[in-house]
Amino acid sequence: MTLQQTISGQVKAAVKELYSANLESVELQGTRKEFEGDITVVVFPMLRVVKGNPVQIGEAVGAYLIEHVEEITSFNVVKGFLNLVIADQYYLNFFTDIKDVKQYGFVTPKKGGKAVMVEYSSPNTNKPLHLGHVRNNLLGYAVSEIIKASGKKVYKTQIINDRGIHICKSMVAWQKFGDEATPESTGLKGDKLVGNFYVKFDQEYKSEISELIASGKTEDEAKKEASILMEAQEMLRKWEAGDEDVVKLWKTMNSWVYAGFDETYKSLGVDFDSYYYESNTYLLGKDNIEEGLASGVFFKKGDGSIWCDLTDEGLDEKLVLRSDGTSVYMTQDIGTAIQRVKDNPDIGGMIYTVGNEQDYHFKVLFLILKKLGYDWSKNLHHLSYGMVDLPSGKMKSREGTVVDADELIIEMAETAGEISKELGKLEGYSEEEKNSVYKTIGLGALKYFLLKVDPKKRILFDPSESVDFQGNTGPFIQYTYARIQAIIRKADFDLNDSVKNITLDGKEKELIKLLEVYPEIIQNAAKDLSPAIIANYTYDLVKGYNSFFQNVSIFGADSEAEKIFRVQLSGVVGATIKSAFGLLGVEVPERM
RNA sequence: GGGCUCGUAGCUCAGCUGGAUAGAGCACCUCCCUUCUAAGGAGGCGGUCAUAGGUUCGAAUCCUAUCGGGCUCACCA
Repeated sequence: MTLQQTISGQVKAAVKELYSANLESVELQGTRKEFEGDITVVVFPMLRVVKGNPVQIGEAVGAYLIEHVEEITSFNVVKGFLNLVIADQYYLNFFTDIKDVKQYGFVTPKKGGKAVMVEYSSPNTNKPLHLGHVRNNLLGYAVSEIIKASGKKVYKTQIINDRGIHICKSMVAWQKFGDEATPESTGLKGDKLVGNFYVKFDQEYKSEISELIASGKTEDEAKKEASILMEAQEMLRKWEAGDEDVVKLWKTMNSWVYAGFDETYKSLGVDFDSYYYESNTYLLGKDNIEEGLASGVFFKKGDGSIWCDLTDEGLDEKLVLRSDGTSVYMTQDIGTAIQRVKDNPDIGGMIYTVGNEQDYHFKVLFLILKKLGYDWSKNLHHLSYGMVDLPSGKMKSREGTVVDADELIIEMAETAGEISKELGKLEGYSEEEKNSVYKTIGLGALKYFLLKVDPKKRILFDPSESVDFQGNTGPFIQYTYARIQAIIRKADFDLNDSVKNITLDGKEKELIKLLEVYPEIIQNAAKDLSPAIIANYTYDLVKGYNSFFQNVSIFGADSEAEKIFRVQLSGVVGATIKSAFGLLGVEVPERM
């Protein structure tokens, strides 16, 4: 039982004994800095069951608690707040308990427990990954790690949009203008190469449109009649018919793209347990629609199209199968969700990391799956995130205003290198070592910048100013970690000694209190699907540590025991930073 | 027009299920490197929490309306 639980229980007991009333819950919070104490009981809510003056009630309950809870050494009441002072020994004991725990705060998944599938990335195979994908990938990865740490098994997956008109456009352009170009022959990453042909297609398409308009067609006619578009459409028909040559080219070009994506994923540090390809899933769902029709979840209109009536839920009717019997986006998503649970029967819920422009789609999807009666449907979440905006406005691939993921990662490392050189850090290290550290810092800056804000909010990303390395940033936190490692390297006494009977400095106590809430932070982050909670917590911890670092002498402590304790405390803070950053997918350097 | 969502310091963001005088960073101004890494620390300046009502002991937080930004309302994916 935690101290908080003990106090809650005793507060209830106190109210019962003193006022013979029953409290449903007790509100506890950390005591604010300007008051004396560690834990505060809020008296106001008790007024609902106890009539009286909040201050008097606080005094009475405080007196009771001091009798019954040994960790409480004294108390004071300010207005309706009962501030409790907790003995140093309690915090010291707590610290000793967690000091050597591996992965403190993590809960190991139960055997036979339900798993969660997290989908993220979801790229198209016609163009390279950009800044928007970076946010998606970082969020999906971090949420997966956080959920794992909170005690659930996680399957990371992605669905690859590998079919359709978009990839046919790249294929047509490659055939017409490609000159047999391959990643090997051009030295380009496969996804870049294919992306270039997608751009090439668009250019040709546009110039054809202008020609047609010049020859007297309307814009709409021109858009439909451009020969290059018709070639792409023809190619899609051939692909669907299984034409050997088309399928072969499709496979080849996609394999280039996947090799390119893998490189990007590797430098981002994200990974997947399984892959779903739309070329395999795009026909799924029709059977489920039939079943739903039979059970009355769906209904058929006069023209043969099939719909789901969601007006009871305050939504509209939603098409789930076209009148010609072909599927729509929703059909596939229904089928894919059901298929995934068939593939992994231990799945108890799924998380879709997809931009907020699809909020409505997922709302409908989840409702339909619920109506179809799947018990896992109550555990479906859309991890919806806002756009990444540039100062120039929205990113548009056709206008060349996208920020390429690979280039961005390289630029961040370069910026880190420049700053580092200016400051004269890392002198005496080999180029290779330096570059590795610069990459860690640059990537840390990028990741932390994108993860520290609430996922659902949009982000303004200014690539020219790049990312700040001061204040609430990844490098600031990494720097603190590196400093802690320097301290540990310097310590020449036995850090395994357990330390007793020292008086805690205020800064030390603050740090231990912060460490105490880490497990709770992980659970909250998992519940809210918000890496930002972890990021902001880590920042608080680092702020607390830096304040301690400047104001408390570590090696110059009065006693040997204090010296050991302070280095140990530094070590645990460092380990917690590393652990929390691990959940965000951010590495920490040993030196920087 | 309907639905969803966001609006907190000049800028970028925190603020847990309603709780004490709304917090950080950047920028600007003062101090602090012979001691553990100054990518740091201590302090100052800066707020009608978009606006107006309501709910209550108490509201940035919950409810309603209004204003402003974004997304969405395809037999597209």
